[in-house]
Order: sequence, then C-alpha cells, then structure tokens
Amino acid sequence: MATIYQVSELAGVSLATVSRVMNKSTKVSEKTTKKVQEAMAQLNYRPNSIAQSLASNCTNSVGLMVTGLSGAFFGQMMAGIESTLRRAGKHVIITTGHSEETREKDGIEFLKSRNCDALIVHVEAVSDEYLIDICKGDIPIYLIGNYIEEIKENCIALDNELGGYLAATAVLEQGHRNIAYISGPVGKADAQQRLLGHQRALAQYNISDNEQYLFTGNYLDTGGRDGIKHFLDNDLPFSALVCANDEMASGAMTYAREYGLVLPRDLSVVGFDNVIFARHIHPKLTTIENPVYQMGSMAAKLVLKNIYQHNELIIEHHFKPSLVTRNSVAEQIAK
Amino acid sequence: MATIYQVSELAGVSLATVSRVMNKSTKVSEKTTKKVQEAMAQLNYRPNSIAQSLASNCTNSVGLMVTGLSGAFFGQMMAGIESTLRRAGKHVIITTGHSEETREKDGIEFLKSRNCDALIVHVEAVSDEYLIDICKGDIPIYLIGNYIEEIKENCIALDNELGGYLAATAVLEQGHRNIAYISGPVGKADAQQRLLGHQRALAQYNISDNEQYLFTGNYLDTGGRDGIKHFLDNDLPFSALVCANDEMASGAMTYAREYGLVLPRDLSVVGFDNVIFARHIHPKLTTIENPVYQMGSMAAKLVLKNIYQHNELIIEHHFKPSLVTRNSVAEQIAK
DNA sequence: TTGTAGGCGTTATCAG
DNA sequence: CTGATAACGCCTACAA
Repeated sequence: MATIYQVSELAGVSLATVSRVMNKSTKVSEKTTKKVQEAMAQLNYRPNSIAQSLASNCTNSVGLMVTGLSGAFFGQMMAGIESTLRRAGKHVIITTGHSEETREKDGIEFLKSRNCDALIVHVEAVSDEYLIDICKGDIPIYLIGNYIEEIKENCIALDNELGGYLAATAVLEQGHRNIAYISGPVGKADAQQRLLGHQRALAQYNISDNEQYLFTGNYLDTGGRDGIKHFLDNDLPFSALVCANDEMASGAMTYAREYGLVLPRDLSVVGFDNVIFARHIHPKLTTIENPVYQMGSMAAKLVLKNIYQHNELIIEHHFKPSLVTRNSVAEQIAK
Repeated sequence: MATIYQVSELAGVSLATVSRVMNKSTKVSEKTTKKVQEAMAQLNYRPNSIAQSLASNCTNSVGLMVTGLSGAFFGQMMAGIESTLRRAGKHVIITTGHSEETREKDGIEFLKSRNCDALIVHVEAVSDEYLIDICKGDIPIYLIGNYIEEIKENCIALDNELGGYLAATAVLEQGHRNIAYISGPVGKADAQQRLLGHQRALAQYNISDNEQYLFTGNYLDTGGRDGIKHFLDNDLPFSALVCANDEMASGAMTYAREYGLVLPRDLSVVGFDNVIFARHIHPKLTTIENPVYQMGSMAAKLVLKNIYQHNELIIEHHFKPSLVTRNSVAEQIAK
C-alpha cells in the first residue's frame, strides 16, 4: 500500500503538499496539483483513513445503536440514517441495545470506545438522567424517537400523542363506541403518549375512561394475542380494538380469527407504525403512519450539521404521524 | 482524555509497561500491574482505538454490506453477524448495495476505505469474477448466501436446490399435480437453484416440465401479484402455487383473495425463507426455513477464526433448509 | 521484568 | 504557494 510519502517522492514535492491536494485545504498551483494527482494514480494511492483519523481527530464515523437489527421498524430507521450518512461519506458503526438497560449502556460504551464522532441512539430502557448525563460528555449523542426536554436540541421525535388520537378517531368516526386498547409497556414513553392520545379522543366523544378496556402489552405479537384473549375472556362487549403497534395488532387478529371472529365484520382493528407487513396481513391493516425513515434521515442530518459543518441543512425535530386507511375497520351501525 | 503517557507517569513506570498491562502480551509483575491499573482507574483512562489501529495495523472492525437494511431477511442476517462479532469485541461497519452492480462495488470500496480487517458481503448483482478478483486483494472478503467454487472457503451458503425441492414436495405430497411456480430473477443464483430443486421434485412425480407453469418474478410482493395474475389470465388449471420467496407468496395471496379465491381451499401456496411475517399472513404460510441468522453468525465466526485467530471455532460452510408446515396448503383430492 | 526509541500514515503549524 | 517538522496515541522490537 502506497503512502503519502511515496507519492510525494514520485511527484517531487513535499509530503505536506500531497496532503493539501487531497484535502483541497490550501491553494496549490495547478501544475503541482497535476503532478501529484498523476503520482497518486500511478501508485494507486489510497489514503489511510486510520492515520487521517488519528492526525485530524475525526473518524468520519458515527455510531448507531438500535434495539434490534431485525424488525421492520428499525430497518426503516437504519435505512434512513445509513443512506444520508453514506452520501456524505460517513461510516456508520452499528450495535444493538436489546431494550435492556445494561445492554444499552454497554452498547453506548462500545460505540464510544471506537471513537465515533457522534452517536445516534434509539434507547428504550435507559433513564432520561443517564442520557442527559452522557450528553454532556465528550462525544455528542443524538436521540431518535425519544424526546427529553433538557436536551431537546439533540432529539428527533414523533408526536405519539397525536398518533394515538388519530388511531382512536379512525374507529370512533366509524361509529364504534366500545373500544378496547392494547397498550405498549408501561415503561416506554411512546406507549404512554399513544395511550394519552387515545384517551383524549375518547373524551372528546364523551366516552368515560374505563380500565376494563385497557390491556398492557409488550409490543410483540404475543402481546396482541394476550390482550385480545383478556378482553374476550372478560366477556366485554367491544366492536373495535386499537393496538399501540402493528405487531400486536397482527397477533390479535390472528387469535381473533382462531376464536372464530370474522374480520372486520365482527371486530375492527387499528394498528400503529405502518410497518411493511401491515399491508400483507388480512384484512389489510388500517394503521398510523410512523415516518421512521424520514426521522432516521433527519437524525443523520442533525449530526451532519452539528458535527460535520453541513450548515445548509434544515433540521426538523418533530414529526407528525398520519392515518393510513385500509380495510381492517368496518362501519359500526348504532343499535 | 488521558493518554497512555499520563498513566505511565502517574504509575511511575514506562509507557511500554502500561501498554503491556493493557494487552496482557508480556508478563508484568503483579505489583506494577496493580499500580498501572490504579493509575488508569484514577485517570479514567480509555485507550484510543484509532491510535491502536494505526500502530497495530488492526482496526478490530469488519465491514458488512447487505442489499438493504430494512426487510426481515437481512435483518436476521445482520443480527446473526452483529451479535457474534460484538461478543468478540469487534465493531461492524455497515453499508448497502441495493442489488445494483455499481452500488455494490461502491459499497465494497467504501468499506475498504475504512480499513476494515475483513468484509462480509451479501451481493446480488456483482459478477463472480469480480468477487474472485477482490478475494485476492489486500483485504479478506467473505460471502454469505453465495457459493463460488473458486473461493468456496470464503463462502457460507444455503442449499437452495434442496429448498426448492422441499417446497415442491410440500404440495406434491398433498396430492397437487398442477403446480404453478413463481421464480426469482433470472440473474440470481439462488433463484436458479430453487427452481432446479422444484423441477427435480416434479420429475420424481413424473410431471413433465411445462413452461406455462413458470413465471419469473422479482422477489417482491409485486412479483407475486404479477405472477398469479399471469397464471389466472392464461386460464391455466392449477391448484397450487409455489413461490421462490415469502414476499412473492404474500403478494400472490393478496391478489388471489381480491380475485375471489378462498385460501387454501381454492389454492394452496408455499413460500420460501420463513421471514417473520410469514406467520402473520392468513392463512399462515407454509414455507421453507432459511437459517439466515445462523448463517450470519457463521460468517462472523469465519472471520473470527481466519482474521482474529479464534482457532477453536468450527466452521460449517453449508446450511440446509427445512420445511415449515403451516396452514396455506390444503389436501387435493384426485379427480 | 522493565525501559528506550523508532515507527504507523496523516494533519497542521510554522516559516520561507 | 510550498517545505520542514512536530504532533496524534499507541505498539513493539531491542536493550538493559
């Protein structure tokens, strides 16, 4: 592997000059530039990025931690991040947190140990204090899908409350009044926000808050299954089911069908996130569009702007969900 | 950020000694080891991995290129790779190839430019010659889901032919004889292998090869849709449909239902890959298990063994698919 | 067992 | 505009 030194020799210039033509930092005469470029081509020279990093104290790599690599949700998010970072010539180093506190902390440490220029993380288990704390640390960290007031400049988040509200109105407007809700885990902020939005919509329709219609799931299809089982077993009258994400909606639908219900005739279902498979399940799922790809892309832009001086970029910290109407909600005729 | 030099000062030893206790390379007396560790703790010392890389010519990072980040298939693959690499303290740098030749080549170059110790790639568009060529290059490259005779030691692959065979037998054994097949793109080796296995199974049942029953899809749900449309429009009698992957099976099923067919009564369907959503679609898809997670993990082990001297690891280059029987295949009574 | 010193391939700060 | 030369933080013979 040729080094910058050999290039300088062959071109008959100093090593500093070679560095200059690479980085276009200072002006170099056209003539010498050409000489250098020819020498580089002849030697098939490739700069050693590690050496560059050491000398410049900039690794051109950003660390990314997500809960898991599989799963449509994070796939979209990663895709958004990777594509805009890659276009800017930045490398993304990836790791997982598995939604467990120690593993999330370990993951962040792991990324830090690699001298990333910045971190983009989607955490679920770690406390806000911890995040605020490391935000003050040596390496900048950006949060996606997580809004913390104290460090809001570093956050890209979705208006989950609005999403929950929209999901509820999707069935309310079709005449449903007995609406079961399968929520996400208590500990997760987005789950709480979605539930709040749901309750706001119900209140608007003068439906009193009823614990009976609430089940706390785990964001997995098993949670949907357990939830609908719970409602069915309790002999509750309900014509609609709103789930805090698509996985749970899918699990619930599968079980409902096994139970003998015809969808959406006997039960209307709404999901959340609009993951890819939402249109594969039958009936096609009415759900809430969660613009994760764009949010990922925006998080990447945020680091480009703050860390790599792409000052022209315009940052939008808040994203709005929207309703995607498909076939899983039927009209409910008032009795 | 403290450096090794400051640690050495505080501990009252030479800088080389500090390096030694970090790397456990040479023996260091217990006493000095302790002194050094205390100094490190006191200064909250973290080694600079970039400097380590430059000096040792080992970055402890492996590059990974996949077609896309979203999608259940690659998610599983990445998960397998990341988890075993992470456990070994290796960082994974990720990028995408998008199944296009130039982008795949660019992706590999991009990874190379980062001085990864090795590359793991899943390519679809690039030629075998190209791969064989870069295998001889400076940086070791490993292929997943791609078998090339000349560099088989660097490949981790699935027996796709067997998979195709198993998928066909799933319907043949239920009495189906008129079997439509939606294949993957002509250019992809795995698609060809799956088709070959399909044809072998048909031959065993003395079913003559019939072009009419073959449609070439794109591995996306739209391909499934186009495929079944094609068969339906051609007024072919067929009671079963085998698809070369689950996405196409899903697309085909959706369209079949829109067309008015009742599944699996009117049409039995088999997929391939057993991606997550295969159990979410209705009826639950009978498909071929593709052990991508394990293959990813094995690819990671391969680089651990070859690059990082984890000699105890045992490598398995070939993986076998298996049939996952669910509810999308019905028995066909002979007329 | 420990210390010395040269080098890894660049960048960056000075002069010139 | 160009050239020395000192960092950057660590590893690793080679010596002691």
